[in-house]
Amino acid sequence: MVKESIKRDYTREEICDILRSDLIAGKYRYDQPLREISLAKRFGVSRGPIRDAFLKLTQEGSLVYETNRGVRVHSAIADEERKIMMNMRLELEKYCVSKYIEEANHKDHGELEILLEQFKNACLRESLPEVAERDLALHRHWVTRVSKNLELIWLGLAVRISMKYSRLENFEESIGEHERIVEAILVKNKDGALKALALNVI
Amino acid sequence: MVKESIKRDYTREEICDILRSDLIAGKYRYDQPLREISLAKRFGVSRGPIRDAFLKLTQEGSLVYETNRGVRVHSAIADEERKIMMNMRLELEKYCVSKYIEEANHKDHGELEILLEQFKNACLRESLPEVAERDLALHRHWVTRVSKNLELIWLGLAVRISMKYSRLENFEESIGEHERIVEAILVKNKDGALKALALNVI
DNA sequence: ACGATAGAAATTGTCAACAATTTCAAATTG
DNA sequence: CAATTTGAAATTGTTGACAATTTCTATCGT
Repeated sequence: MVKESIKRDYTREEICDILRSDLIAGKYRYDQPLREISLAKRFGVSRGPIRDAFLKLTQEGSLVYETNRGVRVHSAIADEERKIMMNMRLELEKYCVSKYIEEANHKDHGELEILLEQFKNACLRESLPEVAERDLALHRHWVTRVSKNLELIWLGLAVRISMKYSRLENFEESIGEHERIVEAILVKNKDGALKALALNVI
Repeated sequence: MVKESIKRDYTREEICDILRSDLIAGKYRYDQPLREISLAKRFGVSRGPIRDAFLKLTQEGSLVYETNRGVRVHSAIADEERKIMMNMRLELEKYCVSKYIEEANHKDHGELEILLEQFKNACLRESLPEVAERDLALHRHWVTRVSKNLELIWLGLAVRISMKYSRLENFEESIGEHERIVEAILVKNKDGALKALALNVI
């Protein structure tokens, strides 16, 4: 990414988002500690903003914090818990997609199509980290458009689920699944959208 | 509380927990800003740990952060979203209670009985803030015993739901509901526990 | 009296220094 | 040689200072 080569200062939020992508993409091993100083150097800031980002990611569940020992990547989630979380995520997204279909305007639809396009491009490039990131960005779109409250809950679920295994192996199938969801949303076919969503999230 | 009169330094976590209780108890108005300096003085620490606590509570959803403007109490949640969250919370707790019944040992049962007792005392004293706090502590017990992962998700849901209205008005009924849950758990009556839970959470 | 403006006050953002703690490796002892 | 101790290095925890920004207030002009 070009972003990283241009040396400028990053904000808390940007640092948090970048680290989250890295975590989802699997750039760090399970249980690997993340050091404040090295990341501070990488982002060109002091340790303060890094600590802020750590706290946020800890609260989301992708990092674990221990007193006087800093943070490390959260260990793998148990299969059973993963199922519970996926179910919660599905129920949450179903509500959001229903609402989204009722409320979304022309501009939203435009953004949605762009996000789908970016997801498809990432799939075609077969870059797993990018695919994971674009997948989340697409789903996040209809969640955040509907409710900032639910977005927080959703983020915690989605990040944790995605970390387990980036099970987005079959890119072609994944493209098809998402195309069906977006298409149904655009023509306001609520029933079809929810069915397509269920097939994708579970 | 005696805790506050003894002047000593608080840790991040303690500050976070105390502020969370205050928020649930309704000590602050909706949209009221929280100032770093005044809280730093109150807890006898510098602004750093206060900022840490703010970030955690923001992530949980009880506070809202705006750049260069600090945090304020999150405005009331919409009824429809509240329903969705309550449903998610119920599903999550049902799973945890089932697991808890299978896994809990003698020591856990002892803690559970203590927490129930404390809840009942708070009810008898008719102190709404205390009741809200003890209610959360009791439910939190079986969640955290089962999964640290799910606890994070649960906390975000429970705090946000509790803030809307502390609907714990009928103390006697509330005591009965919780007694039935705990009793069923102790005799490992899974079906009864889940039914009692559903009546309480919804 | 009313609105705009400039300056003061209050508040948040960031940093670098220092204290406290943990980690690691070399030296010591049985 | 294994287990323990000791001390140095690395890392986190906390603080106070200063910069940047927002908010408040008093002044000014119409």
